[in-house]
Amino acid sequence: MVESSKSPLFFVVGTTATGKSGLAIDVAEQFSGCIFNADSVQLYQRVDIGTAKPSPRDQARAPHHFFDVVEPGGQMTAGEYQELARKQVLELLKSQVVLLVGGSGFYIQAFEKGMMPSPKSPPKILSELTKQLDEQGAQALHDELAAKDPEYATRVNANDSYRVIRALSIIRAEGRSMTEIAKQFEQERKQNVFPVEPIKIGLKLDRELLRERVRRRLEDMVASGLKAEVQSLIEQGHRDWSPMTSVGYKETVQLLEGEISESEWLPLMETSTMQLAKRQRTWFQRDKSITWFDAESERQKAFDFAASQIEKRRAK
RNA sequence: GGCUCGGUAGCUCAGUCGGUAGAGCAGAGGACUGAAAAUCCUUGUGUCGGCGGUUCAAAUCCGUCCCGAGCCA
Repeated sequence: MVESSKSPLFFVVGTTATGKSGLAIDVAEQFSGCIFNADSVQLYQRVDIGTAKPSPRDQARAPHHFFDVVEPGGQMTAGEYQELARKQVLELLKSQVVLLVGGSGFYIQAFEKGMMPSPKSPPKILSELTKQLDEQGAQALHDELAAKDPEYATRVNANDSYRVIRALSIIRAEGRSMTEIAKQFEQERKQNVFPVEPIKIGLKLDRELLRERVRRRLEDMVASGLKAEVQSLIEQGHRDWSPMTSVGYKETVQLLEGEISESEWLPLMETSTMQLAKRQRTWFQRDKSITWFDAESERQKAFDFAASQIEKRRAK
């Protein structure tokens, strides 16, 4: 059941480096609200500099929740996020405004719409399938999927081994296909959406202005010791930990391993960040319920919009 | 000054026996249900350094000039 609670729930979304956190903290500070993380990498401890995690000073301005909840070497899936985050946000909403902030569209969708009842793939099945991929190639796996779940197979490219393997692992683990599970989920859609309807605020920014911000932020990260952060994670055996494949981290690993030079480092991180921003833009533009503001010229307007929404609820 | 090697897409470079050019990266667009800051898909007209010449036809052969790198003086 979708309802509006007295304390509103906001989603603050948009591409990286548009100032989502800053806006959310301003609102939270003004209205005694809190920030709730919706960034798939800021969930992890020890990846601080490269993820532009809110600084201790930011965190002192408003309560921050669900950052640093996974230890080095650990992992959290979108499904686990959704389960844990929903519980906590529901609890927080009883007493305060919650601003869910992040750029991870998939995680935010999982939070809002829920996830299909198909658990994490068992590691044993995953390793079998990975082995099969090495031996027989991507096409053979896709052929197998086409035989067992033709509908999903048409939607997934054979080269997207990651998705092909996931779909096959579901069939092997549960004896049901993605398509069947998805159909059932679709029927139960209404029961799966988060019970509080969010107010969605999107921040956007002209590409060239974004590029400048990204560049500046990367320079700050480098100056703040990004290289040392990555170095120490590698030394402690976390070279292959999943956050290490994220933007900024993978390039720094390459630098430390001598694959790229110091002069290539920043430009490569800039490119990856801009490519990430493009994917985020593509994801969020599909959601027609987002109210967009220009991060540069409409910052105040965005704040006022949030403020008026809060006051409206409180007047009731 | 002489010799050598290069000059082809924004970048790095392929281009066979002459038949007006194609990869990777970047860029642009898109997908996305348990690793998502990940993964994947679509998208390539550019004075082939300039000017002449040979030829039915030149990025390709010849001449000449310009630019870069190297070697010898």
